[in-house]
Amino acid sequence: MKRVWESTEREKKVLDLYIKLRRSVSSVERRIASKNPLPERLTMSQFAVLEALFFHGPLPQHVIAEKILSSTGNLTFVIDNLVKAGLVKRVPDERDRRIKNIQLTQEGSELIAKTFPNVADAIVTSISVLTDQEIDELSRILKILGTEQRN
Amino acid sequence: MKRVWESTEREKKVLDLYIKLRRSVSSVERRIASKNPLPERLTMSQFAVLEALFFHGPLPQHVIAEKILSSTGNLTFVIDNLVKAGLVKRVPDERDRRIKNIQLTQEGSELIAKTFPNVADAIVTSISVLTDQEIDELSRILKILGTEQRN
DNA sequence: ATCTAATAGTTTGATATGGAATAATAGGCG
DNA sequence: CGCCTATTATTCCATATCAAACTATTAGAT
Repeated sequence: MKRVWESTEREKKVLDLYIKLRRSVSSVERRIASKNPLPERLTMSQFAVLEALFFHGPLPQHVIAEKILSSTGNLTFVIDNLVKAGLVKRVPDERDRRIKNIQLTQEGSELIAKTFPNVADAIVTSISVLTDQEIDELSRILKILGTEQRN
Repeated sequence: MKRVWESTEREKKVLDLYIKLRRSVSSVERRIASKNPLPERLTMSQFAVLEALFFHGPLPQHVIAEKILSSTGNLTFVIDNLVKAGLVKRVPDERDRRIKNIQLTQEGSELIAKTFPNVADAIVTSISVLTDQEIDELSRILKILGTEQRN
């Protein structure tokens, strides 16, 4: 194979780190999924929306999108399905008629209240391989990485 | 809001860590994407396949799937598009006729050789906010998290 | 040799995802 | 007030993703 790219030690480490970062996320997610914390009728995206509404009250779509790291285009579809399932309602905002506040229905509220502890427990379990100290350190470094900065 | 879930300190930290983990990945990915390291015609998935082939030579689909963290079902679609674009070929394995080895074409090989350095550079830049020490520490902890273990 | 279990890849269906275009509305400014 | 620009949500399109069902093939057991 032709050598087209020579890398420094640091470059190698960084590329390796990037792969580890992705792998660790999918690994954690697989562990979470393996505990089946969600009821049949909910997908992870749907859960994320319900959770945001549960903890913050009614929210317009673009706020939800930002919270759950999704595009608004995408969210329309997710919320459509939640509406069909009777778990949320779209309530037109009185002040700004572009806005439709997304609101939990009674049924949605009960479902997320019942489901959240399971998911939280699955997440905690999936990360339980780390010591308290590692959790703190990881938290500190990821915070830097997750901060938006100019390139 | 009704309190349905009381958490310990550690639980709070872990849930917070999980969010940070996801955010940092999408944040890093956004920074990578913002440098536009890929040519028009390539998606990230396609790039990942080409990269694997470039560094490992021809591979059967299920091996590629494992390397790039994708399902084989999904990969069929990605590779279909690469075949259409003339960047890879499906070559039936002589020994095991279930297997089709995926092989770079001349064009695919040239494209990935030209593209890889851009992507590598974008990744390195996106993580350049971390110090060498933080990279090592993060690498160590993520390795633990990425390891498959019983739940 | 034949039967059975495992493996490789494809197909299908549902959901997810981002980007671009569109429509409706809001809010600022002359 | 009326125009201009930004914001919000929707729609559409291509790609991505997983799971499950399915086909072909191989390998192991008897």
